[in-house]
Amino acid sequence: MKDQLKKLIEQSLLDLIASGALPEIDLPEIQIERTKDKAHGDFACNIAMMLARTAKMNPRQIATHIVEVVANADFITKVDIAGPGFINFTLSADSAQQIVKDVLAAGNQFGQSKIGAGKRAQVEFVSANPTGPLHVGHGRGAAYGSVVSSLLSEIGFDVHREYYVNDAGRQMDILATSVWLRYLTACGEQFTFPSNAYKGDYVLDIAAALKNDLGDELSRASLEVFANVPDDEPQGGDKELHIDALIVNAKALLGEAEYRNVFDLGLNSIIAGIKEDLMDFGADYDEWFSERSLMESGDVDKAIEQLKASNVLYEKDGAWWFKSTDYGDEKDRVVVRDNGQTTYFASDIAYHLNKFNRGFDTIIDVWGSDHHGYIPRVKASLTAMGKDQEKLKVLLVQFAVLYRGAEKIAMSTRSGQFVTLKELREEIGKDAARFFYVMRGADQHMDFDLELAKSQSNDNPVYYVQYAHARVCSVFRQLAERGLSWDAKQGEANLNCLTEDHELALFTALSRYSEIIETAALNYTPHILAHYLIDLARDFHTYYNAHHFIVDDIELSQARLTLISAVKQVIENGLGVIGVSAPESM
RNA sequence: GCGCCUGUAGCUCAGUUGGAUAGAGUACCAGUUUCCGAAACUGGGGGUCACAGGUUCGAUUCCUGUCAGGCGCACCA
Repeated sequence: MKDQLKKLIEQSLLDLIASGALPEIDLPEIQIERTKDKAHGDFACNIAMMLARTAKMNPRQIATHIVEVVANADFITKVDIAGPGFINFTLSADSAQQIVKDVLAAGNQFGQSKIGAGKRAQVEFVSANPTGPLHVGHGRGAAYGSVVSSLLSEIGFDVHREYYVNDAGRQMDILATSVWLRYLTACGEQFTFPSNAYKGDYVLDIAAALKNDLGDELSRASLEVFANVPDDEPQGGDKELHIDALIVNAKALLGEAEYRNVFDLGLNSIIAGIKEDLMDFGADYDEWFSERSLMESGDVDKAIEQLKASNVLYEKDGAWWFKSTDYGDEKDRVVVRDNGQTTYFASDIAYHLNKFNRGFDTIIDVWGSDHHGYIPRVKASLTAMGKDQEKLKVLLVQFAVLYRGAEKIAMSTRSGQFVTLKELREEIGKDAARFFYVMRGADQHMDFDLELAKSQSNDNPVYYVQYAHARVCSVFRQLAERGLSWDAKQGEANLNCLTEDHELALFTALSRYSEIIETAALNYTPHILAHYLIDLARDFHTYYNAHHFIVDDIELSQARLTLISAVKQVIENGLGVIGVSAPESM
């Protein structure tokens, strides 16, 4: 509809210039927007004001000319000029009703478009280190990433959802060592558990499984384990040096193969849990991409060689540095440490190179906002390797600060104090949790009060939207109970019976849906879809309270049933994109 | 100190990319059910859009500065 209006105005302007009513000027992009106030009609255009300056004419005068030419278009009943020079359009009844037929004809495909047809997008999200279960902090990224993916899919993109598994590096060594030390305790060894090791109960579970499988086979005397290990922090030492020395001893005492077994047991068990949590939370993936595979396949080394060949690496203090300052970063970054190990950044360079080489048109990284300082160096590396860094969109998700009542909950994976995603889902449900997360803009800091979400779960907006859907279903159940039925064809033929303000408002609301999907997808802003659904539900509830649908006037009744059927369809589609169920009764 | 994000009703947040009289929810107050589900609806009060300048027909929106909060500034991941 916007496009039709745009073309109409464009043509009228060309006509006016040709006839000399307007001077020869360049035409700007014509903007059509929906009116905030229905007293202003359905759509408004500000073109007269935009042209006022270049045409050196009064905006209202320009508008008058445009209106004269445009007024006789068949899908418009009224055009008028308002305020400083807005041109307001009111749609004809036929053209407003059409949306109901469109919704029902398209069914669960309504809202889809082909904007992204033929294009491939990759969305990487969550990608939490597999050192422990997902907690509520990851929930926002999971909800956001999965809805962004669905939105892109709705507008025609071929979407590839991916989780980057950081299964290499020091943090994972700490986890493996934590598991082993708990196992040693289970075998009867006595020592103080390191302050910097992972202390969560899940580590105990993994250690218990290890003990169950292998008995005391991997047990070593604590004197050996702690040989030449410097004091831990509580004893006046350095917690980092303490844990690093323990890792070295663990590898030496167990040997490479056994150490790897312990490592993999911890890794696999945690990844399995993460996969399960995400699936239960409605975040599905096409691929789990392993960092270790990138190192073992030599891709990391190849990426480093490529950078060396491009002359953007240099050696200093025994390490290899990437000259990211040449590409706008604050400082240069190490890719190979003086001990010969590649850094996480090196893996990430190789990973992004791999993504680009897979031929995606758009590559999206959903990161926690604490990683924002990381963006310049990743983009720098891509530019240095001759890639178009504009293809990479890094979407930052701000933290959700957890409260229990007025009390802020401090969370730390290391200390084992956190509310897991699973607990959240069990407490308030997947639907409420997802909707709640997605309702706020991603760049908005968010207060998540667990008690509020739990105690007021009936007031949660998600129920408001779901209830609208259930209410429509209930009307149709009632219809059947009365021995009546809905005839869609008859309803569609009588849509012009629908002249109440509430009905006209619903026509408008329904017709906004496709625009909302498009805008939300292109701007990566799922929250506008959530808000739209609340608005649509409100329009429906208001209508419900003001009018009856099952009435004696059979034509009117069929028309109303047809309208609410379309509302039901759109709510179902919208909730589906967000990953929330649309129950038939609640 | 530097960089990124944020600042809108008592509280939680929208604000269609610069438009018309800044909106919802919640909380508070007053109402609505012999009638398709009251998890709903109707009405009411509540604002220096953090502050100060600038850009223009027009600024909550864009620019600059100040103040306040969050996050980040590793040879960790």
